[in-house]
Amino acid sequence: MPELPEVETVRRGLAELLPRRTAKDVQVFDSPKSFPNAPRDVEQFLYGAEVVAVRRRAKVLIIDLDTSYSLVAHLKMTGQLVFRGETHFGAGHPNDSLVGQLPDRSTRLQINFEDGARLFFNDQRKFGWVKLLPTSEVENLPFFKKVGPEPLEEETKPEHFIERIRRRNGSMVKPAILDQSVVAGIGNIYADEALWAAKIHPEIRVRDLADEQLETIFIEAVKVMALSIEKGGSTDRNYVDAEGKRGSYLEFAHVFRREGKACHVHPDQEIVKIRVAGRGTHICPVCQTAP
DNA sequence: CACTTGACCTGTCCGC
DNA sequence: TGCGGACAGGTCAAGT
Repeated sequence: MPELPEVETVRRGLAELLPRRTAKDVQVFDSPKSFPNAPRDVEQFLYGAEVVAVRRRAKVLIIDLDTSYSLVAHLKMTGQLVFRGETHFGAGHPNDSLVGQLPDRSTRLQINFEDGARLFFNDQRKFGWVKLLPTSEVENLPFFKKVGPEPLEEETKPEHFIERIRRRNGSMVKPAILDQSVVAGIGNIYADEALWAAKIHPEIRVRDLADEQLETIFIEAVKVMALSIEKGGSTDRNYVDAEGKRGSYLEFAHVFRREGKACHVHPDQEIVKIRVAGRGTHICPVCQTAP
């Protein structure tokens, strides 16, 4: 579910809500992949720890504590991190939340703070996880060892993307841009949106694309993800932000979940859904001509 | 090494 | 209304 824009939206919310709060305890409901490598008594390492910052790298959230430990979370397909408690901009935000009373049956973890605030990790499919790691070891996670640069950072240029995606010259272009070692954070929604905007068919091999076409894909991916962050991300079914609210990017999408609807460039052409490398894929067959 | 496929889970939707 | 099967936004392990 959550891709870079969704995780970044959650990060921005948590960055407003969590710092300076002190953790008290944690309840683990049912989260088999969480705390696999944590110290034996997680609570002992969480009790009295104050949140100092909330960071993001790729699709991973990092909540830094003042104890030299960090809570590290991956939401995978259906994870949510939802905050409940009094805020400096007032209570009442939870009233327009998409999620109801918490905990609910998808709640896997609940972190309680000394001031009564609570942070819920909900995850219908249990693919996601939360780890507690020494902050200095976060960057040593295997995933971080191979992940590519952040596409929305100024210093990440199209040529960095081109150099990395060329390592996958034999692959079709869609699975190549979903590869997190090329650039971080692109998932199924923004892959389809970027390829439509770049007028590139997802099944074309990377080797059959000119550098200029690859550059266009990168620029369009950055544009759609930046717009999505402005819109609070894409809510299809599960995704909500740190206050439990949905994002509105899909109202602006050109192809994702628009099968059977008119292409915004060719009104007589319907968006078609196909399967590419095992993933549902949305294209305009006129904008994006097959290889 | 590069590429593809299946597995991890639960819930929902669609056709019979 | 019930039931089986396909499918869902992400990664990883194992296969070729």
